Amino acid sequence: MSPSTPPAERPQRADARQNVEQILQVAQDVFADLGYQASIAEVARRSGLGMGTIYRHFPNKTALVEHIAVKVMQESVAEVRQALAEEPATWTAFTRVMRHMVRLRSSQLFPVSRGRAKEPGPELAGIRTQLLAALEDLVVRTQHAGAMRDDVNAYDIVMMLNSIPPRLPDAEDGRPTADLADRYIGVLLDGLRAPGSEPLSVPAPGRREIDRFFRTEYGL
Amino acid sequence: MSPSTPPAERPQRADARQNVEQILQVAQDVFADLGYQASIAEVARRSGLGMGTIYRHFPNKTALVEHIAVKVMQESVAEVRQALAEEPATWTAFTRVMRHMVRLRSSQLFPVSRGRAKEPGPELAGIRTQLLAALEDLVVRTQHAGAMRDDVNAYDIVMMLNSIPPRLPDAEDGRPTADLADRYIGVLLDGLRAPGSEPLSVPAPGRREIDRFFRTEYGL
Amino acid sequence: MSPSTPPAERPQRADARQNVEQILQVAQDVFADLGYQASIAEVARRSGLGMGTIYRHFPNKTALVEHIAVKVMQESVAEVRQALAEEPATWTAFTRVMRHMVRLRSSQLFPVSRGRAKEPGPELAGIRTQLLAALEDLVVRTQHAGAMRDDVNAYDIVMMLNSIPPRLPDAEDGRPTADLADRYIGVLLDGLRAPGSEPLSVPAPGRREIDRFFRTEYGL
Amino acid sequence: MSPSTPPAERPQRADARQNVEQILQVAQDVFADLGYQASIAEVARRSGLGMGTIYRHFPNKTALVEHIAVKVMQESVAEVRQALAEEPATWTAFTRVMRHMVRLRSSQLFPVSRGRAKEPGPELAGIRTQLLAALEDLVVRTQHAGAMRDDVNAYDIVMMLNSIPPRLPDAEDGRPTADLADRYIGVLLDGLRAPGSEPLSVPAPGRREIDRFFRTEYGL
DNA sequence: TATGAATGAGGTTTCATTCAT
DNA sequence: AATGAATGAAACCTCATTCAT
Repeated sequence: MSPSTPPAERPQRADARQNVEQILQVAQDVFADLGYQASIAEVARRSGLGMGTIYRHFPNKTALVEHIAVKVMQESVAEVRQALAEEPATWTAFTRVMRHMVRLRSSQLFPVSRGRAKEPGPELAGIRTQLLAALEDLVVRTQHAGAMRDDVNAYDIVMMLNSIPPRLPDAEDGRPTADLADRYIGVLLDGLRAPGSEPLSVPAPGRREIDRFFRTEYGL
Repeated sequence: MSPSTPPAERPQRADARQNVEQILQVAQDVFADLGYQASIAEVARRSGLGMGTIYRHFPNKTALVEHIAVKVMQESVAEVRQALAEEPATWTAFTRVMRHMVRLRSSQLFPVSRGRAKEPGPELAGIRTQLLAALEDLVVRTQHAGAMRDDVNAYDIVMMLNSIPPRLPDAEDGRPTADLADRYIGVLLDGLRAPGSEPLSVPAPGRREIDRFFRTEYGL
Repeated sequence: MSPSTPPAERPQRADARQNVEQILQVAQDVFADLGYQASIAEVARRSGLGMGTIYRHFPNKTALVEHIAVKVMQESVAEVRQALAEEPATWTAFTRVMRHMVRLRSSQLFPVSRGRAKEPGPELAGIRTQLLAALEDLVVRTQHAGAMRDDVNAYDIVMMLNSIPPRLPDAEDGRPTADLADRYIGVLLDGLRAPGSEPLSVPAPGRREIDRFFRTEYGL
Repeated sequence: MSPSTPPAERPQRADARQNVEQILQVAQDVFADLGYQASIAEVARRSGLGMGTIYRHFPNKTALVEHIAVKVMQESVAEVRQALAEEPATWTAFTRVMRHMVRLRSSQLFPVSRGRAKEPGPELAGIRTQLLAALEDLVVRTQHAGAMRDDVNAYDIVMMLNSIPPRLPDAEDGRPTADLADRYIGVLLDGLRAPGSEPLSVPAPGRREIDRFFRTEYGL
């Protein structure tokens, strides 16, 4: 694309990086709009790139999806750390994180693809571990402060977040639809407030369940 | 109950009727396991039938899915009415219905199929209306009794319930997995208890939003 | 169907024969309406019989089609003989036969099924030979009487007859469509009148070509 | 010429354009050999391309068939105009056109597919109208010159031409078969010469009948 | 014997992935 | 390095044929 720019040591690294960013962004939108079954051709069309360019950067569709997931999780980890650092009250930090994550969930939806069973790549496994650890920290602190019911754990939080409905697409007449996730996160937070009164009869999940959940629900 | 079968001039052969039941049962399982993108061939394989047999009873995949949805909703309507009739306290009736529906949802999952846009058939539209009306009745009564926060409506309930993740498949080692939905429904119920403290800033959804939700999320 | 009628020596032979007649009649109609690709199920539906009953009488679809063809050809042979016996002028006999056959062709159409290559059964081969011989007789006599151009033969006649367009189905509004075959047979007959003026540059076909024609055009 | 290809933003790749040509050519042959029910897989096999390539250029089988029909009709329209321009005698122009069209018909046969009922696309409808108008012109002029019987019209001509049987496939031993259509067009032309003596008792067809003919006979 | 339910091969169509340009 | 044309496996669906009732 830019064969005439010799000075840089590794030539068109800038273009390439830009392409990767754009592919990831467009792919998020496409998958949010059409679900995981959206075709790569659609991603190519919307990004103005050729399909070959996408495959140059991501060996296959799964890899593209994993990259999106990694990116979203990285942002979430950052947000957890920042909230803990900035907010004086743990409950406030917790709600802030929750609202952040649900916004990610609803606007940059993980593509749904039940039934695919591959092991996630090491990068994804790593960031997932980090995110769970960060959330664990946040949850435990909030509970120690007496602000959150004691019978839930960080794994519960992740799964509950994923039970917030994804954002509705806009109406046919073009009027934008309000993001209902902002409603349901409120209900959820109230339910998590200490002390809980409805019994949680089933034992809490662990890492194993989280991994199975992501694998069956998102193919990740 | 049987939208695609004609008015039954002769009472269907016994084995044929059995097959229909079995197809519906197996299809529920398959779609729960693999999502909507599971192939009809897979349903045929698991039910020990030929694909042609499935297509004899359901003209296409969509019809099969709708049939399952109708069946599940019919059971839910019945449960709402029964709970209202049997339970003295509206809150108890409400929790009973919620636990029932989430169990349906998690064990007999609606197939996920984002991005498909057909209008639902008349039978499905009808039972959906019935279910919404029954839930409306239940919710309003519970709110009048002062047991549920006033800023949610029946449409909220439907959307939240339908977003609770389906039951996790059993582990590879065969150990059965507890149905975590039973945990989250508890948190959700606590969040719905009167009075809510977290504000629900976004306006409540209406029938239009419900329909769009089902269409985009389930293709129904 | 009639297990209570014992007197006849071979029991329901009458029913069976009736069924065969009805199947042939209905199948002719169905194939004329929908073409050869009409399903056996459609024939069963219109005749009020089960598919099994049809397969009891005809081992497969091809056999059913062959039976129709044999029946039509038998009628044609009879007509040729009768015309020769009854009409004093050969040209009159010839036109009578032509109008008869084209009516068969247009109203009880052979099913079209190009590309199938099986050898016709002996019964069909036999009646075809008979029909060709009868037409040969008719054509030669007409030519000897000086009424028909000399550069055509009976094989030409068969192929030309098959170039008369099939009857159009009735219009959607139900108004019946006139049988245009009655127009085109007139043009054809004028073209066959002696003497011809347009040269027929290609050599006349023989039995071999007729057989290939029926095989490729009708699968017979 | 290319109903399904977009306005060609970039001039199609050379090999791609070649492929389109080849697909059309091979498809004509295949449909001529095996009829409309020939599979796309067969077209792919004979053209040495993958099935997907065919579907890249034609969205479905019907589109491919329509494309062929449009091409053939375009050639016919051109021939009519050229004959009228070049031939001094209208009858000569007429016979030239007839021989041209029957050769098209017999060698590049429209696929037969009775019973399918879709409306033809706008491009096909347009060229069909053009062809009918051109023939109307030719026929009327020939009749005014006193060379053709007055009781037929352009619609008759089209129906007769389209019913002439397609060229026989070559014999198994490889010997090529003469195109018998060249014989029958001679007889037909003699039959169309003025004055006709056999009465045409049925009224002439109109555009409505032509359209119904194409729809039922070719699915076009 | 008659019925119509069940079967499964085969046809159309889609799309992840490869590869010539 | 980028493009998008080509590939072919796999999905949906139809129907000739078989076979249990």
